[in-house]
Amino acid sequence: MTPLPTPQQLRFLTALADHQHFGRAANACAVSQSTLSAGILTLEHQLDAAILDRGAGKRVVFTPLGQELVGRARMALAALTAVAEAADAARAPLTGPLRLGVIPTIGPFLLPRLMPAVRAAFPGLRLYLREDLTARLVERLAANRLDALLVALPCDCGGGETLPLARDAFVAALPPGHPLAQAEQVPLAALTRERLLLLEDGHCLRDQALAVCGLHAGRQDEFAATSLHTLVQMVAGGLGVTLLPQSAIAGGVTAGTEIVLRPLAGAGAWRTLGLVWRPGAPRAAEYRALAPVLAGASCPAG
Amino acid sequence: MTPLPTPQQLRFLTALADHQHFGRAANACAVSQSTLSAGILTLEHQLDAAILDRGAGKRVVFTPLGQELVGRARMALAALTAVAEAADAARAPLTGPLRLGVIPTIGPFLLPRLMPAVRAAFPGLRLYLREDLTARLVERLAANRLDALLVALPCDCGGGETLPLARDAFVAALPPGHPLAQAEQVPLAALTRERLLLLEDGHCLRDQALAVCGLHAGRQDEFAATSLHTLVQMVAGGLGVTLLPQSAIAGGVTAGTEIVLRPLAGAGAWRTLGLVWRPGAPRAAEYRALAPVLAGASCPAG
DNA sequence: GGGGGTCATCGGTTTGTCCGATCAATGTAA
DNA sequence: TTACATTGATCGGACAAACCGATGACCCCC
Repeated sequence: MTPLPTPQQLRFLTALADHQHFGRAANACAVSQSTLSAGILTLEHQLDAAILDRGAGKRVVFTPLGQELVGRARMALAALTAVAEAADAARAPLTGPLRLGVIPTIGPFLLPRLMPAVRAAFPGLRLYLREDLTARLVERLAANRLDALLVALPCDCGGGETLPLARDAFVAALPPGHPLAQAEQVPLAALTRERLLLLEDGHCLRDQALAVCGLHAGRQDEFAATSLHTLVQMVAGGLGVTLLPQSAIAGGVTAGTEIVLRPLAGAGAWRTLGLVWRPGAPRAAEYRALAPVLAGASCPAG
Repeated sequence: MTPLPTPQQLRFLTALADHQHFGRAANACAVSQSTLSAGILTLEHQLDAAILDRGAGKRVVFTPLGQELVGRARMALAALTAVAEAADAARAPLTGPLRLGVIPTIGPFLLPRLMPAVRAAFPGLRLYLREDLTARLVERLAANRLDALLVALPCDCGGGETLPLARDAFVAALPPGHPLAQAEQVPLAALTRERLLLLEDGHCLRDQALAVCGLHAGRQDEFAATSLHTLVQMVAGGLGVTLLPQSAIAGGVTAGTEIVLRPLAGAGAWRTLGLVWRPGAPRAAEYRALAPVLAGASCPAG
């Protein structure tokens, strides 16, 4: 039978795929170029498989089989680190590095309150943050380049395990002097008759706002905002109305503007802040332990 | 950071979990007892985790963390072998060992025709067969103790990837001289008024026959058969009627009896023979290549 | 045609793994 | 209680493998 590849060999392989260059890959693996070259050679020999296309000049070109092996090597290395991580998690819960992805409609407003709370509860935890759209975060989560995500549900989390944290109510944001501002509350139906400003495509807040108003998601805007801050400025400029999450308001997104905020009539509407991770992640128990702290610090109503 | 565990260490760990005994585990790993003992010790030291409960006499007792690490070790080793298997599969498709699970209502009747066809098409393929109920096969497939399953769809394949192979029509099997035998075809509705004999619980054929007749699956039988052969004998003895798959009849399950076979009226009814494997299995492409051969040899109508 | 750059190859050194023998602890039978 | 058998842990020495630095072969660009 074919001998099992060494983890080191798989590291060499993935590094080579990442850098497309023997020297830099070797540097990333903290070995000499000769070692990495020999490692790849022996791997090819042991598996009896052509991983690199060595006919194509001096460039690093992977064969189709090589590409597949790279993917499987990544999986194997992830499974291997999962063993070590499970041990780490059991020994010292909620310590060490944790790579957390946050969506742009949460990050700037909630993190200033979340981080101190997390630091106080788990002083040993080092949160590495990455802000991006949900889809990109989910992609990185699946590729094992993030450990967990802080997103707004419902969303397409690509099979990840999700844990709801807190409700984040939507509030109507109106230009100063807008007719709807005269009432204490704004009915949802009234909003649909206004010119509803939204974030650009890709932001889950856009889809959720549309869903709340009962509009179809495929709608084309003449001018979509790229962030909540610019969206607020457009509303303040009288271009239309919008829905803002309570957490963003608490985070000061409307500070310095004359925007009028009105709660929605009836049962209201909200998004749910949630934590997402890969199913079966070694540190899943830690994420569950982290959730109450996040929920306690994120609940906009206190 | 915690150093990654060696594959050898993980082998030691899983072997120890399998055998619950250092000496036998070491033997299974083809190393000396001292080596395995030292290997487990260094693993515990490197991960800084208590894997074994060494307070409990001389017995091998795993801590809860140890149990989890064993599971993750199995996954990591499987992912590691998957790399090698992917290389094997690309180098020599449909050769080497393949562990195939088959359900009891397919195995005895179809395999005598399937095996020669497979041998002719892929001389290098060595099929290791295991016959069991669908649920147990699915369990073994998930545990990486089987590579693929030959089952009857629809069934609960536990998230496995399925590929339909061929239709296997149901035929009414009646005792000699039964009133329904006078017609050329038997309407399904007529069967529900008869005393319908079935296999015992756990056989998917039982559930499929009930579904075909529009009966509820929870039904209790006074006397359920344990195999198609005994079921046929009971029908021949006049105890009732049943549905038999065409493939089993072609396989000679009714040979030597006076049972009367009649096709079902109308569109008829059938089960679908299908191949199942783990999603993302390294040899998935091979299973797809194997399918036409299986389908060609299994189609009862030729 | 020279020079920089890139990957493969070669000896020498170091590191780590494994084995056999032995020790300590436990459980069992006389 | 004593003697024995079994089991897991420890130790020193031998072997193998991984790694490094230097060098070689090749390509591309100037």
